[in-house]
Amino acid sequence: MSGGRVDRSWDCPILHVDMDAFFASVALRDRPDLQHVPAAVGGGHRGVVLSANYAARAHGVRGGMSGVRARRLCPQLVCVPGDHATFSAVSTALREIFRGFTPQVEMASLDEAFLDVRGATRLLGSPLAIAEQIRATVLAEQGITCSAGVAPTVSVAKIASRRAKPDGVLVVPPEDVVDFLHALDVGELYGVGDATATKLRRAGLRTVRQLAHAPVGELRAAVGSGAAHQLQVLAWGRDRSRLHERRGPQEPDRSMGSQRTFARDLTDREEVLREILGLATKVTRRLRAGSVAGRTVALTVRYTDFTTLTRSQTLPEPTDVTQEVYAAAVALHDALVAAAPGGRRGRRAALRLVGVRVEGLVPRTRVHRQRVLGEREHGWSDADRAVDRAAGRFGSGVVGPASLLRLPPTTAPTTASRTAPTAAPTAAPRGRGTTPEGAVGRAGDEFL
DNA sequence: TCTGGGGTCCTAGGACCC
DNA sequence: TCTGGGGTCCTAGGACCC
Repeated sequence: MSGGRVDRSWDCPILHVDMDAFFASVALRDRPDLQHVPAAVGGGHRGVVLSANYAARAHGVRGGMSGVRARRLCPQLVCVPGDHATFSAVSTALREIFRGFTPQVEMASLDEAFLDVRGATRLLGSPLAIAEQIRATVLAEQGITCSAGVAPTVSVAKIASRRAKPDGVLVVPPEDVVDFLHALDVGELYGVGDATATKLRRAGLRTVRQLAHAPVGELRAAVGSGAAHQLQVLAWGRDRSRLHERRGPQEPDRSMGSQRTFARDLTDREEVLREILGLATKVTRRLRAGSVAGRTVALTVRYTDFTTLTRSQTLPEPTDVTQEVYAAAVALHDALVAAAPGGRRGRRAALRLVGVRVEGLVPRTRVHRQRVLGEREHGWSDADRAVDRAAGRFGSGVVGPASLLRLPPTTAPTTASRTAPTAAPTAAPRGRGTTPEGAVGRAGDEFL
């Protein structure tokens, strides 16, 4: 299963390259003092650890873990803020490194990619040799280590790189795929999370070998027919070898959204609406920056008891207008409150989280707004763009909807006035990258 | 173990139309 | 007028990934 096997057996070698503890590695790159100290990115009051270095992992700290629990496991843990702009820049550089080896690159996230190296073996050597060259280049140019998996299919390559971590390579030649997979726990399959793994174990299927040989009817009863078919494909290593020519610059994201968990749960409608306006502002600003618009507005709320509900509404036409997204989100919010028996009194009424998402995105050039009779020549759309320009020049903390001003409670604006997307200087401009009062978001995130 | 934020994809039911 | 089937859109929720 290791070493450079004879390449003749490879129909189409897929490499999966995955950075080791990406966010932590990048954030700690310039902090040699923290190299061998348990350290993590993120982990605020109600936040979670984004990524932990291996010294912290030795204490059991993992990405996705609450900061409270991480510090309980490792009291000396050092938490540092992350900077999304830096992560993106490194990600772009990584993609260029990969493209230097093959044009067939599918970025799976910021820090990992699948590479089809079929055409590169003649020039660069075996898949293993190529993987080692890529790892050396990443280390030399970006100062971070990565791991690689080499296999005939996407999901097997993914599993292989995970098992090669940290700083290693694992090659699974075609003739070894079935043995390699069948020795695994079902939970290790790519695409099998906690929910599916639990269902499988309840059906008596613990290993991939058992899953592979399970009667189809039994499997369908456990997970449904669609998932049953997909699982057996994975269990025999017969998933795809073709890479998706992933979204190019011209193909937009399918949705954009933003959500916020509050430092304390909110009960006041005015406060909730202010949060919704902040989220709508943030999301539509990103829509406009990406030159896309969307037709469906979705609102997510999470109550104190963790009950999470989503409601969505599809508009007649795609929009990137802050006011329209805000209005739709408020309507969804109010419908939700009205629909709840007793108006959701009691503990459930307190909100822990609110999220706004715009779905069904299309390029803005494809949106032809039909001017409604009597619509003003220069409407909300122009106001949004004026705000965007000001934010671009002076920083996003400088301008925003008037209602996002922090005013003394006695002078708080009415609902009607607070919805106006007027560009107004904030009373106390927030510095870039600071976390606003009451926010939980990762340090380095901008509020708007 | 008291549980973030950003996404994608799939399923399933109901409405509506042909 | 009743019935059936198929296709598409919308909505809600779940699962998964990083």
